[in-house]
Amino acid sequence: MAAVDLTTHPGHLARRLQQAHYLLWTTMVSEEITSPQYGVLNALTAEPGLDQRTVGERVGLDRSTVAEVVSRLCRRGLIEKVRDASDARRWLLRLTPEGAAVHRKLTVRTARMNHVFLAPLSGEEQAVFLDMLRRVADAAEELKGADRVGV
Amino acid sequence: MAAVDLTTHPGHLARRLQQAHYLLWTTMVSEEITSPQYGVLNALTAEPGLDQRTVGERVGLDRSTVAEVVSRLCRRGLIEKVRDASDARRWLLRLTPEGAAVHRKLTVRTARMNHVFLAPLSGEEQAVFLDMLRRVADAAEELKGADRVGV
DNA sequence: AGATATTAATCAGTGTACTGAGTAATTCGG
DNA sequence: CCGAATTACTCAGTACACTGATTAATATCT
Repeated sequence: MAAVDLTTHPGHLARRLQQAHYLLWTTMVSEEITSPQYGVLNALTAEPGLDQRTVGERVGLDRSTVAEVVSRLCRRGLIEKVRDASDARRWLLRLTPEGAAVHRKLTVRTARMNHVFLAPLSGEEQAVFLDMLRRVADAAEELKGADRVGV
Repeated sequence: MAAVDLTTHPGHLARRLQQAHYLLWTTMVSEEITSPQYGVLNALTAEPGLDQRTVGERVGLDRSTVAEVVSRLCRRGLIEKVRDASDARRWLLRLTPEGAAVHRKLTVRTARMNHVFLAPLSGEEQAVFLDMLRRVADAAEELKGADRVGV
Protein backbone atom coordinates (compact mmCIF):
# COMPACT_ATOMS: atom_id res chain seq x y z
CA MET A 1 0.00 0.00 0.00
CA ALA A 2 1.07 3.59 -0.42
CA ALA A 3 3.37 2.74 -3.29
CA VAL A 4 4.57 5.79 -5.13
CA ASP A 5 4.87 6.62 -8.85
CA LEU A 6 8.62 6.79 -9.42
CA THR A 7 8.15 8.82 -12.61
CA THR A 8 7.23 11.79 -10.41
CA HIS A 9 10.56 11.49 -8.55
CA PRO A 10 13.31 13.71 -9.94
CA GLY A 11 16.02 11.43 -8.53
CA HIS A 12 14.66 8.42 -10.36
CA LEU A 13 14.39 10.44 -13.56
CA ALA A 14 17.92 11.79 -13.10
CA ARG A 15 19.23 8.24 -12.98
CA ARG A 16 17.20 7.24 -16.02
CA LEU A 17 18.43 10.32 -17.87
CA GLN A 18 22.01 9.33 -17.24
CA GLN A 19 21.36 5.76 -18.37
CA ALA A 20 19.79 7.17 -21.53
CA HIS A 21 22.84 9.33 -22.10
CA TYR A 22 25.17 6.40 -21.51
CA LEU A 23 23.31 4.44 -24.19
CA LEU A 24 23.61 7.21 -26.77
CA TRP A 25 27.24 7.89 -25.87
CA THR A 26 28.38 4.30 -26.34
CA THR A 27 26.51 3.94 -29.63
CA MET A 28 27.17 7.38 -31.13
CA VAL A 29 30.41 8.69 -29.61
CA SER A 30 32.76 5.98 -28.34
CA GLU A 31 32.84 2.55 -26.75
CA GLU A 32 36.39 3.08 -25.51
CA ILE A 33 36.37 6.60 -24.08
CA THR A 34 33.65 7.45 -21.58
CA SER A 35 31.93 10.78 -21.11
CA PRO A 36 33.84 11.67 -17.91
CA GLN A 37 37.10 10.72 -19.64
CA TYR A 38 36.19 13.08 -22.48
CA GLY A 39 35.51 15.74 -19.86
CA VAL A 40 39.07 15.42 -18.59
CA LEU A 41 40.50 15.62 -22.11
CA ASN A 42 38.38 18.71 -22.68
CA ALA A 43 39.51 20.40 -19.46
CA LEU A 44 43.15 19.81 -20.38
CA THR A 45 42.52 21.15 -23.88
CA ALA A 46 41.26 24.38 -22.34
CA GLU A 47 43.93 24.56 -19.61
CA PRO A 48 46.99 22.38 -20.22
CA GLY A 49 49.12 21.60 -17.18
CA LEU A 50 46.28 21.61 -14.63
CA ASP A 51 46.78 19.55 -11.50
CA GLN A 52 44.57 16.53 -10.83
CA ARG A 53 42.39 18.13 -8.17
CA THR A 54 41.55 21.15 -10.34
CA VAL A 55 40.71 18.93 -13.28
CA GLY A 56 38.26 17.12 -11.03
CA GLU A 57 36.74 20.44 -10.04
CA ARG A 58 36.29 21.48 -13.67
CA VAL A 59 34.73 18.18 -14.72
CA GLY A 60 32.76 17.36 -11.57
CA LEU A 61 34.77 14.36 -10.41
CA ASP A 62 35.75 13.82 -6.76
CA ARG A 63 39.34 13.21 -5.69
CA SER A 64 39.14 9.41 -5.87
CA THR A 65 37.26 9.21 -9.14
CA VAL A 66 39.51 11.68 -10.93
CA ALA A 67 42.51 9.60 -9.90
CA GLU A 68 41.05 6.50 -11.55
CA VAL A 69 39.94 8.30 -14.69
CA VAL A 70 43.35 9.96 -15.03
CA SER A 71 45.19 6.66 -14.57
CA ARG A 72 43.11 5.08 -17.35
CA LEU A 73 43.82 7.97 -19.71
CA CYS A 74 47.53 7.65 -18.88
CA ARG A 75 47.49 3.92 -19.52
CA ARG A 76 45.99 4.60 -22.94
CA GLY A 77 48.60 7.23 -23.68
CA LEU A 78 46.12 10.09 -24.03
CA ILE A 79 47.51 12.22 -21.19
CA GLU A 80 50.74 12.31 -19.17
CA LYS A 81 51.42 13.11 -15.50
CA VAL A 82 54.47 15.07 -14.36
CA ARG A 83 55.33 16.05 -10.80
CA ASP A 84 55.10 19.79 -10.20
CA ALA A 85 58.64 21.04 -9.59
CA SER A 86 57.44 23.83 -7.32
CA ASP A 87 55.00 21.66 -5.31
CA ALA A 88 55.90 17.99 -5.22
CA ARG A 89 52.44 16.99 -3.96
CA ARG A 90 50.91 17.81 -7.32
CA TRP A 91 50.71 15.90 -10.57
CA LEU A 92 50.48 18.25 -13.54
CA LEU A 93 48.48 16.79 -16.42
CA ARG A 94 48.89 17.38 -20.13
CA LEU A 95 47.41 15.93 -23.31
CA THR A 96 49.60 13.83 -25.55
CA PRO A 97 49.23 14.40 -29.33
CA GLU A 98 47.07 11.26 -29.42
CA GLY A 99 44.93 12.68 -26.63
CA ALA A 100 44.45 15.93 -28.53
CA ALA A 101 43.47 13.98 -31.65
CA VAL A 102 40.96 11.88 -29.73
CA HIS A 103 39.48 15.02 -28.18
CA ARG A 104 38.99 16.61 -31.60
CA LYS A 105 37.35 13.50 -33.02
CA LEU A 106 35.01 12.99 -30.06
CA THR A 107 34.04 16.69 -29.95
CA VAL A 108 32.45 16.33 -33.38
CA ARG A 109 30.65 13.13 -32.46
CA THR A 110 29.49 14.52 -29.12
CA ALA A 111 27.84 17.45 -30.85
CA ARG A 112 25.89 15.04 -33.06
CA MET A 113 24.97 12.91 -30.05
CA ASN A 114 23.74 15.93 -28.07
CA HIS A 115 21.52 16.81 -31.02
CA VAL A 116 19.89 13.38 -31.01
CA PHE A 117 19.70 13.26 -27.21
CA LEU A 118 17.74 16.53 -27.03
CA ALA A 119 15.67 15.89 -30.15
CA PRO A 120 12.47 15.17 -28.14
CA LEU A 121 12.50 18.84 -27.08
CA SER A 122 11.95 21.90 -29.26
CA GLY A 123 14.80 24.38 -29.66
CA GLU A 124 13.34 26.69 -27.04
CA GLU A 125 12.67 23.83 -24.67
CA GLN A 126 16.25 22.63 -24.99
CA ALA A 127 17.59 25.94 -23.68
CA VAL A 128 15.11 25.88 -20.80
CA PHE A 129 15.98 22.25 -20.03
CA LEU A 130 19.73 22.88 -19.83
CA ASP A 131 19.13 25.94 -17.69
CA MET A 132 16.96 23.98 -15.26
CA LEU A 133 19.48 21.14 -15.05
CA ARG A 134 22.19 23.65 -14.17
CA ARG A 135 20.06 25.44 -11.59
CA VAL A 136 19.03 22.27 -9.75
CA ALA A 137 22.51 20.73 -9.83
CA ASP A 138 24.19 23.97 -8.75
CA ALA A 139 21.78 24.51 -5.86
CA ALA A 140 22.48 21.07 -4.39
CA GLU A 141 26.20 21.56 -4.94
CA GLU A 142 26.08 24.66 -2.74
CA LEU A 143 24.48 22.73 0.11
CA LYS A 144 27.62 20.60 0.16
CA GLY A 145 29.63 23.30 1.88
CA ALA A 146 26.86 24.02 4.40
CA ASP A 147 26.79 22.16 7.71
CA ARG A 148 23.35 20.66 7.29
CA VAL A 149 20.68 20.42 4.67
CA GLY A 150 17.70 22.33 5.94
CA VAL A 151 14.33 20.60 5.94
CA MET B 1 42.19 24.74 -28.59
CA ALA B 2 38.60 24.11 -29.48
CA ALA B 3 37.74 23.19 -25.92
CA VAL B 4 34.03 23.04 -25.25
CA ASP B 5 31.85 24.38 -22.42
CA LEU B 6 30.65 21.25 -20.62
CA THR B 7 27.76 23.14 -19.02
CA THR B 8 26.09 23.15 -22.44
CA HIS B 9 26.33 19.34 -22.61
CA PRO B 10 23.20 17.56 -21.40
CA GLY B 11 25.18 14.40 -20.58
CA HIS B 12 27.51 16.29 -18.28
CA LEU B 13 24.57 18.00 -16.61
CA ALA B 14 22.74 14.67 -16.26
CA ARG B 15 25.70 13.27 -14.35
CA ARG B 16 25.93 16.35 -12.16
CA LEU B 17 22.19 16.18 -11.50
CA GLN B 18 22.53 12.63 -10.28
CA GLN B 19 25.47 13.54 -8.05
CA ALA B 20 23.37 16.37 -6.62
CA HIS B 21 20.53 13.96 -5.97
CA TYR B 22 22.88 11.45 -4.32
CA LEU B 23 24.07 14.19 -1.96
CA LEU B 24 20.55 15.15 -0.92
CA TRP B 25 19.48 11.52 -0.63
CA THR B 26 22.28 10.53 1.73
CA THR B 27 21.81 13.60 3.91
CA MET B 28 18.00 13.81 3.94
CA VAL B 29 16.67 10.31 3.30
CA SER B 30 19.06 7.53 4.29
CA GLU B 31 22.72 6.63 4.48
CA GLU B 32 21.93 2.91 4.53
CA ILE B 33 19.29 2.47 1.85
CA THR B 34 20.07 3.89 -1.58
CA SER B 35 17.61 5.39 -4.02
CA PRO B 36 17.60 2.34 -6.35
CA GLN B 37 17.08 0.09 -3.31
CA TYR B 38 14.10 2.24 -2.32
CA GLY B 39 12.83 1.85 -5.88
CA VAL B 40 12.82 -1.93 -5.46
CA LEU B 41 10.99 -1.71 -2.12
CA ASN B 42 8.46 0.58 -3.78
CA ALA B 43 7.91 -1.75 -6.73
CA LEU B 44 7.30 -4.67 -4.36
CA THR B 45 4.91 -2.56 -2.31
CA ALA B 46 2.86 -1.96 -5.44
CA GLU B 47 3.14 -5.51 -6.77
CA PRO B 48 4.21 -8.11 -4.19
CA GLY B 49 5.62 -11.35 -5.58
CA LEU B 50 7.19 -9.92 -8.72
CA ASP B 51 10.12 -11.78 -10.20
CA GLN B 52 13.56 -10.20 -10.26
CA ARG B 53 13.59 -9.31 -13.95
CA THR B 54 10.23 -7.51 -13.79
CA VAL B 55 11.30 -5.56 -10.73
CA GLY B 56 14.30 -4.37 -12.71
CA GLU B 57 12.00 -3.30 -15.52
CA ARG B 58 9.80 -1.29 -13.14
CA VAL B 59 12.71 0.45 -11.43
CA GLY B 60 15.04 0.84 -14.40
CA LEU B 61 17.75 -1.59 -13.31
CA ASP B 62 19.40 -4.03 -15.71
CA ARG B 63 19.59 -7.76 -14.99
CA SER B 64 23.00 -7.65 -13.31
CA THR B 65 22.35 -4.57 -11.22
CA VAL B 66 18.97 -5.74 -9.99
CA ALA B 67 20.59 -8.99 -8.81
CA GLU B 68 23.08 -7.08 -6.68
CA VAL B 69 20.51 -4.67 -5.28
CA VAL B 70 18.16 -7.54 -4.44
CA SER B 71 20.91 -9.52 -2.72
CA ARG B 72 21.72 -6.51 -0.53
CA LEU B 73 18.09 -6.04 0.44
CA CYS B 74 17.87 -9.76 1.27
CA ARG B 75 21.02 -9.60 3.39
CA ARG B 76 19.42 -6.75 5.36
CA GLY B 77 16.20 -8.69 5.80
CA LEU B 78 14.04 -6.18 3.92
CA ILE B 79 12.88 -8.57 1.20
CA GLU B 80 12.84 -12.33 0.69
CA LYS B 81 13.36 -14.51 -2.40
CA VAL B 82 11.36 -17.67 -3.04
CA ARG B 83 11.64 -19.95 -6.05
CA ASP B 84 8.57 -19.83 -8.27
CA ALA B 85 6.90 -23.26 -7.97
CA SER B 86 5.52 -23.07 -11.49
CA ASP B 87 8.75 -21.83 -13.11
CA ALA B 88 11.90 -22.81 -11.26
CA ARG B 89 14.02 -20.28 -13.14
CA ARG B 90 12.32 -17.42 -11.33
CA TRP B 91 12.84 -15.91 -7.91
CA LEU B 92 9.69 -14.30 -6.58
CA LEU B 93 10.36 -11.31 -4.35
CA ARG B 94 8.34 -10.07 -1.40
CA LEU B 95 8.77 -7.42 1.29
CA THR B 96 9.34 -8.51 4.86
CA PRO B 97 7.48 -6.56 7.57
CA GLU B 98 10.75 -4.69 8.20
CA GLY B 99 10.98 -3.90 4.50
CA ALA B 100 7.46 -2.51 4.48
CA ALA B 101 8.25 -0.38 7.53
CA VAL B 102 11.42 0.98 5.93
CA HIS B 103 9.51 1.77 2.75
CA ARG B 104 6.90 3.74 4.70
CA LYS B 105 9.52 5.69 6.60
CA LEU B 106 11.58 6.54 3.52
CA THR B 107 8.52 7.53 1.49
CA VAL B 108 7.91 10.41 3.87
CA ARG B 109 11.53 11.51 3.84
CA THR B 110 11.79 11.18 0.07
CA ALA B 111 8.86 13.55 -0.39
CA ARG B 112 10.66 16.14 1.76
CA MET B 113 13.89 15.59 -0.15
CA ASN B 114 12.18 16.00 -3.53
CA HIS B 115 10.78 19.30 -2.29
CA VAL B 116 14.26 20.61 -1.43
CA PHE B 117 15.82 19.16 -4.58
CA LEU B 118 13.38 21.00 -6.85
CA ALA B 119 13.26 24.17 -4.77
CA PRO B 120 15.35 26.17 -7.28
CA LEU B 121 12.43 25.85 -9.73
CA SER B 122 8.98 27.44 -9.45
CA GLY B 123 5.95 25.17 -9.13
CA GLU B 124 5.18 25.47 -12.83
CA GLU B 125 8.78 24.93 -13.80
CA GLN B 126 8.94 21.77 -11.70
CA ALA B 127 6.14 20.15 -13.71
CA VAL B 128 7.83 21.15 -16.97
CA PHE B 129 11.18 19.87 -15.73
CA LEU B 130 9.85 16.43 -14.78
CA ASP B 131 8.01 16.20 -18.08
CA MET B 132 11.17 17.04 -20.04
CA LEU B 133 13.25 14.53 -18.06
CA ARG B 134 10.69 11.83 -18.87
CA ARG B 135 10.50 12.73 -22.55
CA VAL B 136 14.27 12.73 -23.09
CA ALA B 137 14.87 9.55 -21.09
CA ASP B 138 11.97 7.72 -22.75
CA ALA B 139 13.08 8.69 -26.25
CA ALA B 140 16.57 7.26 -25.74
CA GLU B 141 15.07 4.16 -24.13
CA GLU B 142 13.10 3.50 -27.30
CA LEU B 143 16.24 3.61 -29.43
CA LYS B 144 17.37 0.61 -27.40
CA GLY B 145 14.68 -1.68 -28.78
CA ALA B 146 14.85 -0.24 -32.30
CA ASP B 147 18.11 -2.10 -32.71
CA ARG B 148 18.27 -0.76 -36.27
CA VAL B 149 18.93 -4.12 -37.84
CA GLY B 150 19.41 -3.49 -41.53
CA VAL B 151 18.29 -7.07 -42.25
C1' DA C 1 11.08 -37.77 -27.94
C1' DG C 2 15.00 -35.06 -29.02
C1' DA C 3 17.51 -31.19 -30.84
C1' DT C 4 16.97 -26.21 -30.59
C1' DA C 5 15.80 -21.92 -28.97
C1' DT C 6 14.42 -18.89 -25.36
C1' DT C 7 14.36 -17.18 -20.78
C1' DA C 8 15.85 -16.11 -15.68
C1' DA C 9 19.51 -15.62 -13.18
C1' DT C 10 24.60 -15.76 -12.21
C1' DC C 11 29.44 -14.56 -12.81
C1' DA C 12 33.59 -12.09 -14.36
C1' DG C 13 35.32 -7.86 -15.93
C1' DT C 14 35.33 -2.72 -16.49
C1' DG C 15 34.11 1.93 -15.10
C1' DT C 16 31.96 5.76 -12.38
C1' DA C 17 31.16 7.58 -7.64
C1' DC C 18 31.38 8.22 -2.72
C1' DT C 19 33.50 7.65 2.12
C1' DG C 20 37.07 7.21 5.46
C1' DA C 21 41.83 6.34 6.51
C1' DG C 22 46.53 7.05 5.45
C1' DT C 23 50.96 9.31 3.37
C1' DA C 24 53.86 12.85 1.86
C1' DA C 25 54.72 17.66 0.96
C1' DT C 26 53.80 22.39 2.00
C1' DT C 27 52.26 26.23 4.81
C1' DC C 28 51.28 28.53 9.01
C1' DG C 29 51.49 30.00 13.93
C1' DG C 30 54.03 30.76 17.90
C1' DC D 1 62.34 27.30 12.96
C1' DC D 2 59.74 23.71 14.62
C1' DG D 3 55.29 21.48 15.57
C1' DA D 4 50.50 21.66 13.75
C1' DA D 5 47.25 22.29 10.28
C1' DT D 6 46.40 22.01 5.52
C1' DT D 7 46.73 20.14 0.96
C1' DA D 8 47.35 16.62 -2.99
C1' DC D 9 47.09 12.29 -3.69
C1' DT D 10 46.58 7.19 -2.69
C1' DC D 11 44.20 3.11 -1.06
C1' DA D 12 40.45 0.06 0.68
C1' DG D 13 35.69 -0.65 0.83
C1' DT D 14 30.86 -0.19 -0.89
C1' DA D 15 27.42 0.53 -4.45
C1' DC D 16 25.39 1.34 -9.09
C1' DA D 17 25.66 0.21 -14.21
C1' DC D 18 26.80 -2.13 -18.41
C1' DT D 19 28.67 -6.13 -21.37
C1' DG D 20 29.56 -10.81 -22.60
C1' DA D 21 29.71 -15.59 -21.22
C1' DT D 22 27.61 -19.30 -18.70
C1' DT D 23 24.14 -22.29 -16.31
C1' DA D 24 19.71 -24.11 -15.54
C1' DA D 25 14.91 -24.47 -16.56
C1' DT D 26 11.29 -24.03 -19.83
C1' DA D 27 9.22 -23.77 -24.46
C1' DT D 28 9.12 -25.00 -29.26
C1' DC D 29 9.35 -27.46 -33.43
C1' DT D 30 9.81 -30.97 -36.21
